[in-house]
Amino acid sequence: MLYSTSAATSNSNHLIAYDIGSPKAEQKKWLRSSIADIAHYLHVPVTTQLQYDNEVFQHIHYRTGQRIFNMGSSFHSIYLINSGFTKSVIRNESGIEQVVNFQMKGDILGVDGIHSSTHNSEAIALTDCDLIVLPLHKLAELGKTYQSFEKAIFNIISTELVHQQNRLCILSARNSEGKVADFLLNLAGRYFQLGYSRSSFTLRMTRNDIGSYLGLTLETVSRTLSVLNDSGLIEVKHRRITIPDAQELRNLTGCKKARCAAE
Amino acid sequence: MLYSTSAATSNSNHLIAYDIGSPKAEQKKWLRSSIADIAHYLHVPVTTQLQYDNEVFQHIHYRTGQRIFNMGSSFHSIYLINSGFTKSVIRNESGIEQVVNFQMKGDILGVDGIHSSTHNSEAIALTDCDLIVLPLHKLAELGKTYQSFEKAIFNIISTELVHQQNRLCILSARNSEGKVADFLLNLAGRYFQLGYSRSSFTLRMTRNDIGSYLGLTLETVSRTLSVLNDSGLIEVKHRRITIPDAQELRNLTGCKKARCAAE
DNA sequence: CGGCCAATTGAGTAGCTTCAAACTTCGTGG
DNA sequence: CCACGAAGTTTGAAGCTACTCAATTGGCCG
Repeated sequence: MLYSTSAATSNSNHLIAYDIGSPKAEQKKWLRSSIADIAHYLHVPVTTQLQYDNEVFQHIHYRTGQRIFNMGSSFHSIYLINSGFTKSVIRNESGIEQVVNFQMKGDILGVDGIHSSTHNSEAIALTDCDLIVLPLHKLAELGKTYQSFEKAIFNIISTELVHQQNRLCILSARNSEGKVADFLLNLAGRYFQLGYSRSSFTLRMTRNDIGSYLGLTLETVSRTLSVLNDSGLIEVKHRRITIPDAQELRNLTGCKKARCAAE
Repeated sequence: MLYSTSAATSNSNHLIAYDIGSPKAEQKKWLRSSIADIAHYLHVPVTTQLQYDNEVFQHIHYRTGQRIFNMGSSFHSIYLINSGFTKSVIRNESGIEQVVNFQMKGDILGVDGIHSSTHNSEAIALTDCDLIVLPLHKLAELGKTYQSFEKAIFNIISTELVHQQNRLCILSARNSEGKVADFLLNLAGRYFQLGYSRSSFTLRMTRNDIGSYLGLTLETVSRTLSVLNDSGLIEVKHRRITIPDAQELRNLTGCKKARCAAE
């Protein structure tokens, strides 16, 4: 399984979560993480000094479909995903969802709230989730104590920005096949980084979500997946995706316009 | 004029730039700005303590068409626009430009470089520009000394993120008229904030740039402008745009899809 | 004035959307 | 455990938006 209901059962080597409540293993529900744990996730080098900091961070669980925070609600913390999948969406006046991003283990949620202290998007659990709550003021304090932590905070926000910028390029410069291929390869890469198979995985979101994310309709996503399936580039069985040859698929992700190839 | 070749001739009440070199007014070319000046721009409350901080920030001039920084070049500073217009673009493998954003007075340039210490985009001067160089390490130090400055740095990056997220919504959920209308209203609003007319202004970028920014071809941008012109919603004379009634134009910026209206 | 780049306008078309119907999957409750 | 309904997915056919290619006009600078 890609995610577990309790972080304690996860085979992650990034996070050594430990419960501070009841000693019974059965009740390992609400965990806390040390700063060293967080540092691992944020790719901050763990100094000995940092290892003995006894500040802790609280976990929160969410069930599939639950809303983690609302658009417009006041912002205090960002969330680090310890297990599970989420999506963040912006809802327009008519209530239509626009998917902004999908998050998985190790990703950060709620960064856009830092601006204006109000969440600019809404986060929804696509599976049961275990999130680590990182209050911004706590992080900022840490940044003052540990030099490398400060850089990490900047990085969190900036990484999100770079991701969205690159998405813009894909949205406006690629056709449906390019978009879908890029999306799948991206997911495959992230699974791989987490130690899972890069050639076979399960989609946790609907075709509608994918379409919203890629600027396509759900029908076009479905059709494109079928086309890729028929041409042998991928294998689609419902939400199960298999990519036999990533390189071949990558050839599709070029620029759609003839003008591009010319130059 | 919307911009001036020297900040000293600008009628800005935000920045009191002063030259530290030759006393001759003719040579007011390379200016420096105090922290209080920067604080004004970043909407940081100016404390007396801050007012007497004698740290200074260097200015740089660029001429129309000059490149301010390259994609992939190493990152050290962000740039605050004191006067002039710029665009930031991402160049793909084929060398095709994808416009990421347009910047004007008071906007920040180069934020995406914070991630990975390498510029993720390339900035080009659309007019002659006067930029204030803000080395990130200097800003970070200021953040430690002045509490409110720290928040400002987070805000700079986060604001950029929120902007890009909202753009994604527009790109994938609106038709060409909606995109163009939104673009013009956005520009009008920014001009207004700077004390210029919100109903009449000059575009500093080509139709190609606008198209790239909005995910359209230059022909579609031109056609859409013509349609809006013919319907009396705007007046287009080359790069001069007049908006007689902003509210009417705003009605176009709704969601393109019939499904949206239904719900 | 000529050359160059930007912008406009036209005609034809590819690609995505829309609407519609059938099918699959999954969760819930009898 | 099976039946049912709701939600998600697939596939088809028709239509329309925005793209492509092409030709012309307009503005700017040496």
